[in-house]
Amino acid sequence: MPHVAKSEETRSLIVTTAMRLFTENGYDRTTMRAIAAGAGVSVGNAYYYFSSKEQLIQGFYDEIARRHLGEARARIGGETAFAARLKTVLLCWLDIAEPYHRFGTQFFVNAADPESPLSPFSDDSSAAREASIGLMREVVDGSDVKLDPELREQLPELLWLYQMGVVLFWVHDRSRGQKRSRMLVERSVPLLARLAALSRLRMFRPVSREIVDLIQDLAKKD
Amino acid sequence: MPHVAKSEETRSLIVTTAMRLFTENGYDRTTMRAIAAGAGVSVGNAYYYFSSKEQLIQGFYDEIARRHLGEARARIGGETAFAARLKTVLLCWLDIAEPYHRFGTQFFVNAADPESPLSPFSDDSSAAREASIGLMREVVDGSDVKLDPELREQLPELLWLYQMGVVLFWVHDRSRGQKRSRMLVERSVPLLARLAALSRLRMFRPVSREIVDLIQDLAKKD
DNA sequence: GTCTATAACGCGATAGAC
DNA sequence: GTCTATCGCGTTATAGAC
Repeated sequence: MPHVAKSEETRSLIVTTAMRLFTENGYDRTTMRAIAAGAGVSVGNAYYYFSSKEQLIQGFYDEIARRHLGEARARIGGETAFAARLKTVLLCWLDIAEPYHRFGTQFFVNAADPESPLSPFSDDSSAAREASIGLMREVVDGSDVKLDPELREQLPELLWLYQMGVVLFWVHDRSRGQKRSRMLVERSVPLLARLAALSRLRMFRPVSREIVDLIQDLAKKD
Repeated sequence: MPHVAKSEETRSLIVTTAMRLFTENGYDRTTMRAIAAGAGVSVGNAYYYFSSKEQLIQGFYDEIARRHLGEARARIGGETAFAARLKTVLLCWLDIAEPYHRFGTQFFVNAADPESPLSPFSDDSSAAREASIGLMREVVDGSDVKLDPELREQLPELLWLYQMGVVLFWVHDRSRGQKRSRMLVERSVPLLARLAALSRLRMFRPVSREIVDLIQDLAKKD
């Protein structure tokens, strides 16, 4: 199929060029005209492949997510402590995303739009979201943590939400090398682990059950 | 000062017109040309008063915040229970913001941009932020809740952050009348109140202290 | 110095020919 | 699938009125 191959090549060329220019000059200062020119195609052609400038960002997300999944899995290999596994996964994300922080913020702002397909909560993002939640499930299942079974089942999704919170903080983080985001992870993960462990104490069952129930009810589609 | 009065009148006319058109047609579909025409001024004039289209949103925020402060204070008047006071304040915000939910999301998306002066964390927003935190302080101080003193001092700011979380949820809330957001408030407030009360138990001191310390450290400006 | 109006620029996006 | 031409809108430059 030389036909398909050609078009895939063009598509890939456009997205590669876009990411390079975004990295060099920032999102706003990179025009569609410049992307098209850099890729050696016309503006109309670029729009044939990508319905909007925003759409070009999706490739960027996918790339970061893909590398995070691989790298994080490699790093948590031998570890069995829950807190250590979780911390490793989150710090790994910060490591991978760091080079893109400058212009990455622009991207995640677009993602905050609930209408946008780029939103992490959108249907279009469900594949990536499921993959990330799957990684969190590995964090839990590969650890020796003891948990209230009901909490255990819900925990991967909760941890993904927590990760979204870390990303939100990271976007607003102006410290050098985003060291504040690192501090957030280093210190909030042990707290979370302690709270999760407390969920087994009898006196906390009602509280932890209500938290789990609430989140389940909030997630219902109706 | 007829001079100042005139200009204030023009400014107010522009922002009122903008808010009306935003409500009627949405943010994106309302052009600066339409706003200027609707207010009976030139486009250049609109830009004399507001440096950008985004800037017009600030008036919108201020209006919602102003009404929320007044209305919430009136509603919590007789109440002394901490959870009830907090719940009232948050539900009051949902009541006031409801008519604007459709296009309000667009606004809060802009606010998610850390670079934007509209961000609730920005210097430009500090006055509004302080006022909101002040309201939360009244929620705490006017209640009979017993708290670890260190937590008590930090709590208003934490509650403001919690409110920002509720707003974030609200923006993504597609349920009728945003009833999911209401459920979130109805059920998470009692949980929060229980957790806050637990902070007085000896065995939780370390955890609650670490939470307070962490937030303080994260908020440091360096 | 305070305020207003017109024209034009730049960029995201689209229409329509080939 | 690809191009050229063009539109619509946020924004700015500029020139002047009170």
